[in-house]
Amino acid sequence: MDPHLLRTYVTVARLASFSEAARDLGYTQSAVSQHIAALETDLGLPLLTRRPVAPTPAGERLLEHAGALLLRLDAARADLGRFAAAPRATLGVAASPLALTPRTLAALPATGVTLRALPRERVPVAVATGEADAGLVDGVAAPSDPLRLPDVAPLAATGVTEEPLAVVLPAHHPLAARPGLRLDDLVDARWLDAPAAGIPLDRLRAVHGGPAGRGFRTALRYEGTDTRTLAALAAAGQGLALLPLSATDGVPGSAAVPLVAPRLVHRTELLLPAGAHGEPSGPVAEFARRLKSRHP
Amino acid sequence: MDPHLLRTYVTVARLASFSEAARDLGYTQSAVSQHIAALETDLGLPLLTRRPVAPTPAGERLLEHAGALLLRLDAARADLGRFAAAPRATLGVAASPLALTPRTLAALPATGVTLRALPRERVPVAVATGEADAGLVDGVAAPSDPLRLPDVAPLAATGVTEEPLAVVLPAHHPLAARPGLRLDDLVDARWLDAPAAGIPLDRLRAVHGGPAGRGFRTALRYEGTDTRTLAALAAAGQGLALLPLSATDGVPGSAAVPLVAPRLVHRTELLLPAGAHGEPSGPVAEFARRLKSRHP
DNA sequence: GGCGAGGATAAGCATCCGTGATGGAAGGAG
DNA sequence: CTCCTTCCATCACGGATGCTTATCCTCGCC
Repeated sequence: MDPHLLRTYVTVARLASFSEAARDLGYTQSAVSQHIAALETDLGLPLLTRRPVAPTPAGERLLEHAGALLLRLDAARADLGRFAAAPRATLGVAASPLALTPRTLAALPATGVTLRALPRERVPVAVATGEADAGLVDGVAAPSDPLRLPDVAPLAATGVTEEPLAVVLPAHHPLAARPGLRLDDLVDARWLDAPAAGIPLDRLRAVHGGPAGRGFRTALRYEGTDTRTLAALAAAGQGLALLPLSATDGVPGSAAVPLVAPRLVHRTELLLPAGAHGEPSGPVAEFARRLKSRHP
Repeated sequence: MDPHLLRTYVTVARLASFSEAARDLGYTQSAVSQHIAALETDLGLPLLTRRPVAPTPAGERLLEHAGALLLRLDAARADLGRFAAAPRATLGVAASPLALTPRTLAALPATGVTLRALPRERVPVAVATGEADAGLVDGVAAPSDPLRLPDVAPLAATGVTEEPLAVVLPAHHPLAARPGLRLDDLVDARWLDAPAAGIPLDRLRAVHGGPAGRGFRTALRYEGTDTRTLAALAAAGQGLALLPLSATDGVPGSAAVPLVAPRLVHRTELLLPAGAHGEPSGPVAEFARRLKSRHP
């Protein structure tokens, strides 16, 4: 199970074609064919159906493993590369949209910053593979609980902010006048499904757990990343949305009611490559220090 | 970064010797030397000091990555091997000591079972690499929260039992008469540090989190796996121990008081290789069904 | 200062890997 | 139905790779 073979395998599976994978990888079609054959004889299993080219059940399984393996391999290379590379003057930050709160934004240095918004699950990957020097992720958790992040590589996560969650609903909604809402009050409501812009509902179910959390009924699905749009959709009565309290301000026609039960908070964490062989003078360390220092 | 090279690297680092690593791997010393040289030129870094042979800081880092990588590689191979292998009639179960509750033991089939007790963190590894067909792990978590397990490979975890935690202390202890204890009541107490037999204190601190959790003062450290011995040590006044309530019975001179705050439970989970290409007739599926079915 | 242990280096040879050419099967157009 | 195109499998070959044997070099030790 040479990583080389695995790489061509995932490429073939992704492109559903030996020839295109060969072009993509800079090999000949013959080489790709031999790679796949080598993998299949090594494992003693057919991994792909030909014509059409598609993974077998075993091949699907291998795809999961191979993805994680190649990721970790890249992460290791990037991590070791940090030892050799000269310290850079710029700072690349990968962040999930809702992790960009006033507080995290204020901690960014004034110059030389590249900020990249990514889906939540890709932020740890970006930090691990060195695409970004630091990461900011958000998620829901019990108070002072760390987020559950996939451990693609040894990363150091430190909490940055915690703030209440709020349900966004139309201003004229009967529940809008309440001081606080319980999730149990809303089991029959229709939710906006906005995995990129809001809190993904499945994640909420996982944290909330238990029988009360089963079955969020979803109304509209919004695939963009803009929080204002999401709040506007909620204001328009398209469904309920769950957002950190600070992100609910100033959308006309909407009301935000804090979620009081279950006790959950919106948490953002700073992600750095673990080990911290960083000299304390670089822009990364500077950023981390500013984030940690002033705890209002 | 060929896995082959990584494997020899970790062997050299473990044995602190090129020649012994060569013997161990069935290579010549020359080959091992070339492997290390190849790795070092590839990464552009010295990984080992010679004479004595020891990893450099970068090498330490590589060790972490390499360990995880080789583990995942073994896991992938084992997982794919399950597709080809004939279904076996025996059942290998890896379990952490405290996961062996009456309930889990009762679910074991009558014949053909190999039960292996392992440290907590090795159970997922054993399941992933196919050393065991199923795993039972225990840990502390908030009620109905899943355990935090290292994801060495895609494993399916399902909750099996949840029960209260109890503080074990001498029967004559002033707190022994209380109906329940808060962890904050015990910040000044001395604890028994028993990572294998009891609840590891650092894990508790991680779950509990927050400022109140800092600083468990440890008294005696017990490296065995026997729960009765641990309770006996607590009865003898050597320190406090934390155990699932059901494991605290019948040790003379000891008293067990349930832990009421923070709200934590002792949870055991069943670990199976994800994907579940298992035919529903094997002993593994039978075991899983018996564990899940009767929820008293 | 000599010696021994252990790692580095050199040359040789088998194996492996990727290329180019060719074969063969499936699907589509007429 | 047949031809043709597309695409994967197979074969033969040349260059590169990897492991071995043999030898050298360097450090540590008495």
